[in-house]
Amino acid sequence: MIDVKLLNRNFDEVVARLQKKRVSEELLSQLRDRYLKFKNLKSQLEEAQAEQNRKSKLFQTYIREKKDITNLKKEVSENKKLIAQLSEKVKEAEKLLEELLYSIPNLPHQSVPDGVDENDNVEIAKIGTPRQFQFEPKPHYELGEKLGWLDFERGVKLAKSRFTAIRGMGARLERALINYMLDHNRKCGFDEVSLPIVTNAKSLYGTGQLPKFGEDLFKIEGEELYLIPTAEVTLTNLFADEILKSDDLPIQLTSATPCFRKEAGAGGKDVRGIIRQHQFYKVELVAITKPEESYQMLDKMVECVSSLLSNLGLPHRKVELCGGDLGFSASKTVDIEVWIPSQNRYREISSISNTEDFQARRAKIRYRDGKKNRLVHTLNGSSLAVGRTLVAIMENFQNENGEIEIPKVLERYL
RNA sequence: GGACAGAUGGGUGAGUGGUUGAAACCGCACGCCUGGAACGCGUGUGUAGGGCAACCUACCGAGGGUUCGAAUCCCUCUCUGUCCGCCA
Repeated sequence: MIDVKLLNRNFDEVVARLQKKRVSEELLSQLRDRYLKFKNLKSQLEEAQAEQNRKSKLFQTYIREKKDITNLKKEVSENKKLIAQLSEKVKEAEKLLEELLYSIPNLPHQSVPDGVDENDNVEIAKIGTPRQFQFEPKPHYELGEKLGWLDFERGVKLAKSRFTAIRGMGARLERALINYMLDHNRKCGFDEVSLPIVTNAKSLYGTGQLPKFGEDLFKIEGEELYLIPTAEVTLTNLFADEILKSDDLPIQLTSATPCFRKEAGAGGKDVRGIIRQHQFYKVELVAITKPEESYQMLDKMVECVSSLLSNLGLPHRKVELCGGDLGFSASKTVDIEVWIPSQNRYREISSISNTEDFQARRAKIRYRDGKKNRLVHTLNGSSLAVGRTLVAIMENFQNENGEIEIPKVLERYL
């Protein structure tokens, strides 16, 4: 979450910065009011508590000196009522404050370009050149069905739409990709971990999926548990409520997991093929750094992902997201988009974000900097969305007969 | 799933109603000692919020209760450990 003290002190600055994310001044003004109200009530409560403590201590001496305590008792029980009333009010005020605070997105970094949606994103680099086809390239779903790699009907039979059965060489290729990606990420300095793929509400609050985006999560019936929408949640929350040692930073982790998303509101988008599924494998990168090192880490992560695509021989580009397209928790995001021949355009295959201290504040991830405890910065990025990588390989490396050439780097994984 | 035990600061661990936010030890930081280090000695060292200085408030798994006052008593829940059962 954002720093409410910063909002209180530098209101205009925060308003200006959050304008990029189209957060209204009214909302922020309301937030500030709630904060001030909470603060005010809280100090009233604390004053009453201090009074209570002072009086309570008198009992000992009164009793020792055999003084009458009936009056004192009366005073104290009066004050007790006041405390009860005030703490109710404080609780209420705090709840109102937190409700709002938890739903305000992160401040974008100063360098984030202005803009409304993805059309305003800024291309920063193009790597590789899209191949010139001597024939009409087929979409992956046609290739996949013909090859027996993608069985859409049977996937739907097992679950519902947007679930797919991947078979034969398709399944083997998926597994090879995961292994290749993990090995690559390890060379970039990211330690492999294996974590639960279900997680609790607290963790989802920590990384910002809750409270605002609950409708996109699969919840397990009868449990306070959800299927993870991304390993970012578990990887980052691994250190929730901890104070890390300065020497332990940066922490760099990678993990391959299935991800589950309801894709609420994506109705009609990418209905054919496996670009947008309810379940997909993703290899994730997460880094936890000191504040002054986080942007260096962002660059490093972008390079790690870009080189992965280059090694696979896939043309791609780096795009800097504009304010309007920036995610809830992100301060700055670089998307990596891969060339999809059948659509004749680049599509997102990775999204790498620095959330600065936004998630750290929510999840209470700190480190000891000399004598002080400071919030860390957290970063996350896909490396890569496996299903979409499979799509890219199929489409980019297809021949006229509908066969797929396997990238050389994957050979030893098959 | 059944039975029992437990949950205290970075760690081990004391503490059964009142100057205990918490002994002791370890760790850590700083200083002294040393040519340098180890050892030794000394000082400091929980988190969060408010004043942003003195200081005040809350927190001893979570929530509620008893009491003028609770880490300490009562209730509920969660988690952990051990044994039994079941099982990949």
